Amino acid sequence: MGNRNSEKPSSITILDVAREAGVSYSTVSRVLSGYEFVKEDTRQRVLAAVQDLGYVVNQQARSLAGGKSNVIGLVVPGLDNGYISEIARGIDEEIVRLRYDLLLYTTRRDLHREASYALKLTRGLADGLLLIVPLLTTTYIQTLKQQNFPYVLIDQIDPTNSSSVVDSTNWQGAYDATRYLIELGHTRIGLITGLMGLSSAGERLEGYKAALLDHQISYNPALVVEGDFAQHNGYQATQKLLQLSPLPTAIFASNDLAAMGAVEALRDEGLSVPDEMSVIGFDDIPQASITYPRLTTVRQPLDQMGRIAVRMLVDQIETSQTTPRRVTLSTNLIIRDSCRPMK
Amino acid sequence: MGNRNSEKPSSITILDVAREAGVSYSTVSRVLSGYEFVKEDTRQRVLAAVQDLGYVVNQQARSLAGGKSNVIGLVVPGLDNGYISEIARGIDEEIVRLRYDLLLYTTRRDLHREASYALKLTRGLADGLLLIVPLLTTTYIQTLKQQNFPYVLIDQIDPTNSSSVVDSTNWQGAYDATRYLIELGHTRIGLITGLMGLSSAGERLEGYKAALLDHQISYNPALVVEGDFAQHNGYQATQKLLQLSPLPTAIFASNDLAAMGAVEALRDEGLSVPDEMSVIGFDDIPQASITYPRLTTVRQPLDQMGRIAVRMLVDQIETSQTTPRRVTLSTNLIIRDSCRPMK
DNA sequence: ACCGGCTTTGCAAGCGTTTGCAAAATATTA
DNA sequence: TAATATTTTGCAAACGCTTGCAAAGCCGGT
Repeated sequence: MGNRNSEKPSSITILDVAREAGVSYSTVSRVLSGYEFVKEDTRQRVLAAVQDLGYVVNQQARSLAGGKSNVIGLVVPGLDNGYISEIARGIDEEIVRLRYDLLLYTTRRDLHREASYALKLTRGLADGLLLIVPLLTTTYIQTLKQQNFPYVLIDQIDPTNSSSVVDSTNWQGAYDATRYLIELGHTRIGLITGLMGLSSAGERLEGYKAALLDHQISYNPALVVEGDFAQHNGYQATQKLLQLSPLPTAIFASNDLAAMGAVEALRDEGLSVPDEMSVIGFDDIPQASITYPRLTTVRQPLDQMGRIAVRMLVDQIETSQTTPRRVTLSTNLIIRDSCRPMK
Repeated sequence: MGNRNSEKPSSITILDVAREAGVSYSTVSRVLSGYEFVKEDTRQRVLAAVQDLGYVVNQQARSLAGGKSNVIGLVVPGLDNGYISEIARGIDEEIVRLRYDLLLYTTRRDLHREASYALKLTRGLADGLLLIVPLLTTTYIQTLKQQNFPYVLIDQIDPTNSSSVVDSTNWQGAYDATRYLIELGHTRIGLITGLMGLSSAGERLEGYKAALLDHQISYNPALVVEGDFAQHNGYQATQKLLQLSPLPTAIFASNDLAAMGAVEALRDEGLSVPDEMSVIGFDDIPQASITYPRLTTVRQPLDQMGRIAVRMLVDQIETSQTTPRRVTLSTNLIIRDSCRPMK
């Protein structure tokens, strides 16, 4: 018999409350879950008993019986960068507002972990799943889909177009950034791409190409170095770009972290930003505005994305309606101090 | 009758596995929880059935029956700063290693939320609690204590000395920082304190005072401005310090975020760091090494603190031994570019 | 005073596990 | 070979709640 870890003070259950209030336990349950047909007088007595006893509902039992956990699972690659934290902040705010709890899983970009977490969460632990830039190898997303389990992808599109998604105008943002540099007179613009397994990275690359094309600048693959969104990778990528001759006069990094790595590398090489090299980023993470020089970048409304994702997910959960929707928020060029016109 | 949200495909339970494997459900349960007295042959058949059916255990049911959720609750003020994320990263790594799940709550420094979360988590949702810099108004900590519920405080001490705690040598760190500045020849050293409701803030203030005293520099309250660990507060506090005359020649900010705010304010005032003003921080958050100038600071082993806290907590959970322990990790002065000797 | 309908309450079954206990199967010993 | 010890398995109860169903209470209208 499941006898509790004896130390724990025999917890007060709904039965204790029922006894105290002189009603049946079902009535207590109904009061607690806001059922309408309970006499006002009874309701008060129950509430009083709850107060007196300091009763708090046992979520596990509630979920088991009710089939709903009120927990949302969040699967992220890691916590260690402003990009994720910003999205997470938005998610968190909205989740609190909608009275859900947040179960957090980090994958370290490990596909296996991604899949096993996702699976685990579907079995009772969570009512829905939020996936931030998952490494989309459709296998487990497939499973979610089949099980009709609510989930929303953040900043990553599903090539089959059958998942709910929140993202932003990556293509347009990259186009704007590149055009801005072109308008400043730059023509040799280096690009540090993102992790090419992610759709956003591809879209940004395309936006870059399109802007060049529209301005009669021919696309030069030598100016493009593949990155992975990490800061030290931005550093290395920049070192590569610095071996080119002639040098590029501007660098478009596919995210702020990489841009910061670029600035660092340039500083280490004794090149001044923006005087000798313009640098533009993407995301507008909080640090972007406080580094030196303050980073010109393309703003993604990260917290908004998080918030909207939660709303979409909860909507799916509560209406049992899982037809895929896609919301694309628009990006914004934020001009600060890291770019300068060609002399 | 708790009939599931009809869409969800009737989930496979332990009973299905049992039928498939031709054994009783208890046997399946035992195989799954690693009970030793199961014939090897049987075990294999069960495992095979599990594979075939794609069975995944339902955590809710398991916790309800077994009295253990394998979830650890983490209560933090917010996600939006490197300090928390670093600790969280350590926590996360260790939690994964020990096969627990992480339920995350943010309090926004709201006492009421802190308390209600803590309570909620104790009722079945989690097996233990990790509290990062909680606003110690003992009421709910008291409850935890009484219920003998496992918890560990991170970077905050319990004045009554009856909680398990992981922190670092705040006093010594502040002493070292101040002494370093003094040895560089500074005597007018501004201090931006942390949120004084937190023990670390007080300890750092004391360390600062002690270092002055030991070097025959009299403590001047005008040089100390109360802060709250936030970056913009560091900015404002610095503006205040800049109204003093004569000006301080160095500023010790009680954390890196505030130090970064200080650097920003100084830059906005046209004062060069470190040439015209030295700035030293505390924490060594990841950004500290990538800002410009790179920040000299006192390193706290934040991720270590997280990791150790998890170990202490899990130890409490698994041994049902909740006698308070305290682990204090040592800090380290990290010299970078934001301080310079007095000319 | 009686009936029909709505509101309010209680009972019991069930959610998917774990685990004590006892029975069954097997191994060991004299 | 019988008796005993040991390993292996199954049954049933419990974990703390939700909820369908039916009984009970109450109302106004007749």
